[in-house]
Amino acid sequence: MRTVVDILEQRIGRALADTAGLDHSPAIIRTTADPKFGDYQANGVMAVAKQLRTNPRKLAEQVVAKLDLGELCETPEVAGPGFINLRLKPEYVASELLRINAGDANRLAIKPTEMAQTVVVDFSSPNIAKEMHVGHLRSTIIGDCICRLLEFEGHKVVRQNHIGDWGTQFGRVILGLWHMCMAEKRQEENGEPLYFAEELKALRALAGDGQELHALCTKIRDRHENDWRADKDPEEGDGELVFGPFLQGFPERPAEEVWPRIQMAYQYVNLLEECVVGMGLTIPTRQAGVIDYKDLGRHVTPMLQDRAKDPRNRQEWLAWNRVRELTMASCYAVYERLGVMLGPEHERGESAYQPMLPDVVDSLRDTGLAADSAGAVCVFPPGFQTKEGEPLPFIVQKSDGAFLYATTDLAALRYRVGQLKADRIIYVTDARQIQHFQMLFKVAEMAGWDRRNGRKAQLVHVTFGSVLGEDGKPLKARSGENVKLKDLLDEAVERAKAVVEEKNPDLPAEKKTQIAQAVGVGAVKYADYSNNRTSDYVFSFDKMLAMDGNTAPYMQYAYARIRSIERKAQSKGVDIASELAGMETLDLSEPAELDLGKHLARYSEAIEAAIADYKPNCLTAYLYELAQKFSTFYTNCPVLDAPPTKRPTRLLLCDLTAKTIRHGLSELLGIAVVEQM
RNA sequence: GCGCCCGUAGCUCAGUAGGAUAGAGCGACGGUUUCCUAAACCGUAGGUCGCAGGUUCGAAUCCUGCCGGGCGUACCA
Repeated sequence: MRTVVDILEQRIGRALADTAGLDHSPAIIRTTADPKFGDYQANGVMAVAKQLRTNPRKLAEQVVAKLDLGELCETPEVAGPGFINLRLKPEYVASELLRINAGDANRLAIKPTEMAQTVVVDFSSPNIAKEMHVGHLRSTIIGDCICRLLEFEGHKVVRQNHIGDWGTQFGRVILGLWHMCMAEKRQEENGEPLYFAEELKALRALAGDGQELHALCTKIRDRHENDWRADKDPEEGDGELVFGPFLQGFPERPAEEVWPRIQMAYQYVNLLEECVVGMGLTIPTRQAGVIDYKDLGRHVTPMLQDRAKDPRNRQEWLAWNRVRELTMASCYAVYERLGVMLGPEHERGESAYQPMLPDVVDSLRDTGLAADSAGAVCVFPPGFQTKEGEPLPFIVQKSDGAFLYATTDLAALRYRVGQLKADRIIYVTDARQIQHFQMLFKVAEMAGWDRRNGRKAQLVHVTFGSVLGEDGKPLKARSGENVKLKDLLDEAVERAKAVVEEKNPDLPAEKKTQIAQAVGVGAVKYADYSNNRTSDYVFSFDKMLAMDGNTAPYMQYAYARIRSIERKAQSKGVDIASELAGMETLDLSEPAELDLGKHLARYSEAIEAAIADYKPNCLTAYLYELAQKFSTFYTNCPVLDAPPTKRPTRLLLCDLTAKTIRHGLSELLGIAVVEQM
């Protein structure tokens, strides 16, 4: 990729260095704040002048005298304390537009990098036994955008969906299945409603009511122990009579029956665990004797994770695998609506690293990096402290022997560098995990796991802020639960549909539906992309679906208007393709034409900026400005009724604007464009 | 306590490898449809860039302190 800025930087930088007698001095090319200063300015002269203790204006004059920007710019002007102002020649802008026009609409005359890397991008990472909620939105779409940008830049991108399917949640999923099993048994035998469904509601309702909550939890615990004892075979151990057969049959059961139940049972387990903290309730276990009821999930996790050593856990593993399948099926439905390019081939969940975990810990021990501390195996990377000012451990194995996300992340990192041959690994997660990743990267460096053949892979944590509700707190549904992504998209599409009905009632129903999909989903994505990734933003359907301002509908509308012109041209017998094909000169004499033309020629700058900091809002800002400039052009410069000498230029501007908007929206942001709205 | 992030117009936000007079949208006020989609365009009003110092030709941007908010801080992810 080579932008005008790069060329100016190079030429002016060299002239500056020569004049000053330095090896190297950056020209510091920036776009001007005000068009009256031209299009670009070079700020580097003043810094060099200071260094040389010389007059900056004089130095700037000397640099300008040396410069030859003949074909690019008008004569540079020295202004203010030592700025060099640069104004692009219309002929240069015209030649750039013709060059873009002559090339592939999917490249828009932007060349791929010559330094292609293998880049692993870790994003989305949904959790097992849950549907995707707003918390997954940003990682999923920002990650997807980063992949699209890097692919466009010419890198080999390896998408990794690091599904949360191992760790303690594994134990909880099985525990959820156990409740489902027992509840179904009671339903069959006594016609009782599924208790976890009833009690889930009750637990939620009782939040804050200590006494009643305690009573309910005690009742649950008592029944739990009874059911567990009743399921005990004196020879084989627990679970052999009822739970075993349940698990065996589980993978065959139809999705629409079990999927909702699993989710509910899993939520039940999670909520119950929270509720019983501090209640002093206990439960007997086969292996560890009597333990606190809240720790049951954590207790069964390492037992089940050990399945390689205990073939009796195979059923649990098969059932869990089925749960994962069901989970991913629901995720793929969401990915498809979002236009996110993730498929089964990108799945590599935490569980995939399970066989490598013991070796991670052993290696760290062998090299002396890890040591036992309070029963857990820990690495103490320098520079991290606990509340008490003690060194903060990066725990790779818990005192009960279970592995946790630190272990998995290290195994994944090692795999990505070693097997996937990553030159760069990008983790797209919310900002709260920043300390974890700082420690992870530090430990990986200490262990040398970030190197392959002596070359260091670049490790990047791309963070983002939270999605907030209108009240400024993290977005939640009325019920207090996380908002499901599916519901969010449904509502956006529904609202978009209402607008289409209002604005364009005569369109065929099928078209309206299609437009509503594109506008609704596009609005949600665009709103996210157009906000600075690092800050929190307030989610508002009204704002994201507004026709004014930096929104998806505004962008899509601009595109649709151009397509409308092109359709109309065709119906008048104008063959756009042939009219544009042989063009050799453009007439950019109208200010709106030149302004739009200049902006079109700068698409690559926006892409470069977006890639440099992994910031999609650089791209949306460019596109918005483009659409605004087009709208100005549109109101001032008739296209189809233009004089014959002007029409080809205007058609070209329309066509390139459409191509650029389509490319940015559809290829890079994964937002659909529409032909009409 | 320590660490990280944030504080910019009434509201929601852009803008940090230091650059000229700090930008949008919403909201407010005013204008533009015999003409390619008015889901649009044009204009006006609105700011001690949290506060106080410092660094320098120049600071929203870098440094220090303070105030206010968010997040994290040993076996969750």
